[in-house]
Amino acid sequence: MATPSEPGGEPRLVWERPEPPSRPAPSPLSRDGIVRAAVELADTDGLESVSLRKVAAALGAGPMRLYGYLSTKDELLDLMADAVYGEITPPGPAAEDWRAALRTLAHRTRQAARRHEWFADLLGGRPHVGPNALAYLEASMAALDDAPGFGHIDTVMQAVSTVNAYVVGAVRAEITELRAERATGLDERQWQDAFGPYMGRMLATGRYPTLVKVVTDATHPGPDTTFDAGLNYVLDGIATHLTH
Amino acid sequence: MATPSEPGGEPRLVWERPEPPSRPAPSPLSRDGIVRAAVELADTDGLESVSLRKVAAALGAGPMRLYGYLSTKDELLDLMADAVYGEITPPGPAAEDWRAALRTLAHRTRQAARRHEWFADLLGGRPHVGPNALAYLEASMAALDDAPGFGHIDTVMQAVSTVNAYVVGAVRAEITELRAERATGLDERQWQDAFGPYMGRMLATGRYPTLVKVVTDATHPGPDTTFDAGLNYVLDGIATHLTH
DNA sequence: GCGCTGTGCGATACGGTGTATCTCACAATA
DNA sequence: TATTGTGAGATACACCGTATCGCACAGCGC
Repeated sequence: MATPSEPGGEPRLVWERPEPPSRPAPSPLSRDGIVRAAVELADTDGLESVSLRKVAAALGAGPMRLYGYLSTKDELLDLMADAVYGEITPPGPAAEDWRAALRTLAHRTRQAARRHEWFADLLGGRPHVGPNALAYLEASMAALDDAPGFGHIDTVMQAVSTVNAYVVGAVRAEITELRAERATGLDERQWQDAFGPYMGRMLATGRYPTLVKVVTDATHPGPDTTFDAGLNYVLDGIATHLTH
Repeated sequence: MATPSEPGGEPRLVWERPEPPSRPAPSPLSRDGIVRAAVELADTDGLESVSLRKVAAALGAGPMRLYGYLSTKDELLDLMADAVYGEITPPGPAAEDWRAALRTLAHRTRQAARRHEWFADLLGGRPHVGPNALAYLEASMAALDDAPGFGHIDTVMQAVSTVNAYVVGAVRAEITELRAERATGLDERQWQDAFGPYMGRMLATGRYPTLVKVVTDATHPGPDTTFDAGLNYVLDGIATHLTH
């Protein structure tokens, strides 16, 4: 009785809201159009400047128009995330081995996040159960399901979860660092001026001896290398646990 | 010339803003008090209901008062995150091996996020360079720095980055799932009603055969098990690459 | 062709947010 | 005691997500 939806039907789910009653002409709006506009806006100006008002304005409509297609802003964000999952094409089901398949998916996820940096902000933040996200999951698990060594489906799940966790964390870290560099690095001098003294003093406290060693001795490999090396660690760890 | 800070001094950094000029009495406020109030608020009502106004009100002050101690809301969020890092006590520097040390840190991070769920929202989202976050990093790297098999500091960095990425992703996933369960699970019936039909129809499309298998066959181990098993994968993967 | 009726759109409104600015009471100094 | 400087609070602004409401207009019956 507490449910606001019609008693006869089952509750409307986010992912299958129908296009509004197909009045012939006067609506140049559509869910896809709205999502596309929002994605574009996020790509150019960042996620924090995606507002229903601006998205609507970009489509030449009043803000309230959107509520015919969405019921909440969070729903729009979910749709945006699923749109990005839709860009991550699964590897061909051909005779790749499981490592190659997972590696491909991971790298394509990373690249999608580099195209749409805001995707990193959404990663892991809400349940991703849109059709494209499910397809992504399906592809991951299908790649392992009939691979040798993965006995029970539980093993498959565990492996996929682990890789996904790594990808989420690594992508977030990379995008965060990328933004930090962009914010300070516009001219390199500012970094020296702003963080140099702070970090310098922090490190001079003697409380972080190993960090000092990192700052002085580490060769900072590029993000491609770092991401792939970490991915290798994870995949190797999984391989270790396969029924020989 | 464009810098707004005083030309003589170096720019003020977030982490070392001094307590306001120590006028003797009239200010019952302090950075720590503000952060404590904000943390408390986030613990009870969630991060999205942490507003400068509410935090100030909780301290019996007007909203603008806080700007004497913070320069921005993001700064408050950074301080909150660093406060949580402060709760993650590093493992004793005793004769633990590197795996035990990293494992301890990872589990304590997870537990901190279970105490402060909003911490998961902040994880990996902005550069964490507060003193406590640096101490956390230092502890991780120190545990590997003199462990056998980690030759160059680059290897240490790579290993720490990988584990951290996993921890971030896994913690986020766990908190997200926990929230989803709590939202629907208040009575279990609603989950069946809300997601059951949607998922059922999705799976019935035949596009997700492996997911179907998961739903029907998988035994869902608890989050403790899942987290630890994934962590083991990662650690084993790292061990694989040590100079024997 | 005309009048009615229903509906979807837009304007308006509300409570909230982060933050800039302005005013004024008060405390310390001359 | 008069003056000055400072910091706290009130006020203000632009913007947000979203509820509500009134109206113009399309579709239909006569």
